[in-house]
Parts: sequence; C-alpha cells; structure tokens
Amino acid sequence: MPKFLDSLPMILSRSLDRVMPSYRRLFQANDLTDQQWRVLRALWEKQHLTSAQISQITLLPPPSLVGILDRLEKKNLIGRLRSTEDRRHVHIIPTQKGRTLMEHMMPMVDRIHDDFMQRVTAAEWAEFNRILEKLSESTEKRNLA
Amino acid sequence: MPKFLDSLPMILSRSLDRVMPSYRRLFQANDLTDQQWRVLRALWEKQHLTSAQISQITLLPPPSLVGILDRLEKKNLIGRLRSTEDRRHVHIIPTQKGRTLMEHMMPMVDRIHDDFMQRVTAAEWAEFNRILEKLSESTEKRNLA
DNA sequence: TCTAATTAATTAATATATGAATGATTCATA
DNA sequence: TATGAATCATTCATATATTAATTAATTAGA
Repeated sequence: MPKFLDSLPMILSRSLDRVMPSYRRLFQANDLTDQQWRVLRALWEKQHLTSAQISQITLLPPPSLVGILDRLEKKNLIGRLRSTEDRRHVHIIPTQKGRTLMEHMMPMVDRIHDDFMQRVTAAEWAEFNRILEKLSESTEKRNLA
Repeated sequence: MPKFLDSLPMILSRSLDRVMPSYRRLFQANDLTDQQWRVLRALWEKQHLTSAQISQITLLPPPSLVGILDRLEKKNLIGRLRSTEDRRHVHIIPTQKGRTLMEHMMPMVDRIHDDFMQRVTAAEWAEFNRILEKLSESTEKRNLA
C-alpha cells in the first residue's frame, strides 16, 4: 500500500521544493524568476535559439514562454528577431546587458550546483541518474506510432 | 563544467514532466487538476484536516490552496468547517460525493504507481530514495536558529 | 498552381505559484 | 488583564502552467 507521500510525483516535488530555495535567493537578488533564469541559462550555452528550441531546452511550455520572453525583453536582457528565411521562426538573442548579467551570475550558480554535488559521491550521482532515468523514461513515444 | 540540463532542478523537473502525464490522464478523465487530486488524496488518508495540514502534506502553498479548496467545494467534493475551539482553523472534510470519487479512483492511481515501481527493483528504489534524500536534505533549519 | 495539411508563435480562458500584506483570533507575559 | 507577539486563513499583485484555439507562414500534393 503505497503512501501518498512516497509516490514518485510527491517525492520529486518535495525534492524540488527543497532544492530551489538555494537557487531562488540568487535569482531574486538579480531580479529574475526561476523561469526567466532558465531562458537566459539556455542562451548562455548557445546564443542563437528559436522560441521552440528554448521551450524544449528549458521545459517551459510555449504559451508560458511568450510572456517570459516579453518580460525579459522589457528588461532589455534579450531581443527578438524574426527570421528572414522562415518568418514563422523568432530568434532569441541575449543583449549585452543580458550577457553581462549572466557572466556575473554563472559562477555563483555553478557554486550552488557544486555544493549539492558534494553531498554525494560521483558513483551515487551516476546511480541516481541511472535509476531516475529508468523510472521516468518516456513511454509516450509509442503513442506517436 | 556542469551542463544546464544535468543540474538537479532540471533533472527533477524533466522527470516530473515525464511522470505526470500518466497520472494526469486519469485526473482529467475525472475532471480534476493535479492539485485538486492532491487535496482529495490527502483527505483519503485522514478525513479531518485543517487547511494548514493539507498545505504541508500536499506541498501546496496556502494562497493556492484557498482557490483549490474553493473549486473543490463548488464541485461538492469537500466541505469547509470553521473550528469552534480555535476559530482560526478551518477543517476540511470530504463529502460523500468526494469519498465515492476517491473510491473509484484510488485503485487506478495505485495501479499507475505500481507500473512505475515495476521499472526498478526494490533495492534500486530504496537506493534512489536514499541518494535523493542526501541530495535534497533541507539545510534551511540552520537559518531558524 | 491551388488547396489541404503542417508548423511556429501567439492569444484566450482558467488554474496555480510566489511573496507580501491583512484580518481575525489566540497566546504569552508583564 | 491589557497588550504585543504569534498563528491561521485569506487577499492582493504579479508571474507561470495548462489546454484549446488562432494566426501567419510554409510545405506537400493533386
């Protein structure tokens, strides 16, 4: 008889609730929401992404992304650029202000990550990822056939 | 150099995104949101809970809970009862309709859970929980001192 | 070439998250 | 016993999630 609190969704949710505050303090200190951070973080790895690509990387649903990009644009952290080849696409590019903010924040975010990693061994981290992958491996593909 | 997608928040978020659809199909078939389900599920274990208790069990923030309870009440699935001993408390009780709905849904939710559990061994599940606990163990307590 | 099917971004409607503040109540204690 | 601190539910303002629908642009095919 599985208890509610031991179900996979609740375990994952509880962990997220415990992990996020460490990051959120830093985000808030820089006037960013979690989701706004995710977008900038994605653009840190690759500076030229479409809305759809950002959505896939950040896991943010496209309708949410519209408003998130609006607010980032209003803060002058990113710019929108409609593609000339395929005018359905919108390219998102960080501004200089956005890049400067990221240069400032990245070391601190990496440090938070490192602090979490120090809680477990490399073997434990690998094992954790392996089991979680088995647990959450998508079976949805079959529905596409 | 930790990649964004391999960070703890993104790993947990991605897993949740993969796990939830299996449950959500069932919730939607019964006209419930994820959060509305959580409240009813909490009341399934113990029929007499205050708002604050439900918030702690379900991880739903109190301001969100107000609206969730409003909608559950409107659907006649729960009832609110202000405490006579301490009039700050509001007791939440499932209605007969709510209990009947839960009796109908619980076996199917348990089955979904079992399906996930069958993806790993008992030892893997225990190990997974152990490592996740180490990773996400709250350090916030120290801030209370 | 013209239309049907696709795709990318967006809008719309409703529900929830987050952080601050409020109102009513109870508690602690001088 | 008055009074400030603490507690519980709630409201408020803003941001995001979810699902369906829409718009504009592109592609596939008859």
